[in-house]
Amino acid sequence: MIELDSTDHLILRELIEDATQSASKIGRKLNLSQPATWRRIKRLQETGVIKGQRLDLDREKLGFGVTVFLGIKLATKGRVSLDDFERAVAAIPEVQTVEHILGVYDYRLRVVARDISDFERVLRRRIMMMPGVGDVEANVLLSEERRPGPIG
Amino acid sequence: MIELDSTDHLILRELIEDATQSASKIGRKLNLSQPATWRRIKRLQETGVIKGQRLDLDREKLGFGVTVFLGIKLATKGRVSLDDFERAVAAIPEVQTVEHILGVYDYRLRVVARDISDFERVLRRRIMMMPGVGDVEANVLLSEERRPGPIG
DNA sequence: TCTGAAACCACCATGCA
DNA sequence: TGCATGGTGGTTTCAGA
Repeated sequence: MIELDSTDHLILRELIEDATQSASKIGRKLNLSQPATWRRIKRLQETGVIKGQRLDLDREKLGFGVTVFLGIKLATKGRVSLDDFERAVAAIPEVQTVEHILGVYDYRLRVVARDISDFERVLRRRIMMMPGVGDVEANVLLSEERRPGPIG
Repeated sequence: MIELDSTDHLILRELIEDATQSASKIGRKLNLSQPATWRRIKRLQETGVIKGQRLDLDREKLGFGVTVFLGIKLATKGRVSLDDFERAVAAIPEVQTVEHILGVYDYRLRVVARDISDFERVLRRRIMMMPGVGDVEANVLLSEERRPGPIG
């Protein structure tokens, strides 16, 4: 865990709001010089607090209108079957996120498809063919809201 | 749905890999001039294919080591209860993502907390106090892998 | 190709242990 | 003194027309 002062927190809040802002723009808001702001941002990156920036794509405009969350319980789960499952899932391009979880299910997958029939294809030919897949729960995404979340 | 050519796809792939790359750097990789690359990126933004850039934070380094996914089924779900629920959830800072879904559950929440006992506080004082909450399913995040996903 | 702005570096000043 | 931080000024690189 890394200790950050209130200035770092303010900078993070600004960047969470809009990650494309320049150091000078943020500096103006916080009454800090551009290099001072820039050095803090750089330090946040070097210490790994900021891991990077991710593109926020509109998959619908790319023709992928369907997003489904799958909860997957493995039928057999020794160490090998986890590795096997993860290797298999890595080969499915429609899988956008793989979350290894503890609870009712073993994995949560975020799957994108062009439409429902395309999703059926992915489910039948890809997901269900993976080694060790037991129970599968599906939820179709209707809408999504991301919020900044706590930072300190 | 927006039609993109193969060059746009290559640019998107580069930006998905690393969204901080400059237009000139991507242009060098694709044998394109800096302005040509820049215009294409700009067009992708203006058409809304690229919605923006999101900071990728390491919440663990910020002292939030626990991430839990909650599946929530509403006990009563007329139009009012959906609105009530969404208003209530918006007031909980620990909730990072709100997904309205169709299937076994009505909502999926991504909740971050400092540790398990902090999560218990959020669950008892915040989540369970929301209006209309029925069944709740919890899964603790162990590890997560994000993949580029299909773009065309 | 061209211009203003941003990133980035070197160097010095200040405040505090 | 030593360390952490901020400021100034200058060069390189980029965004944007």
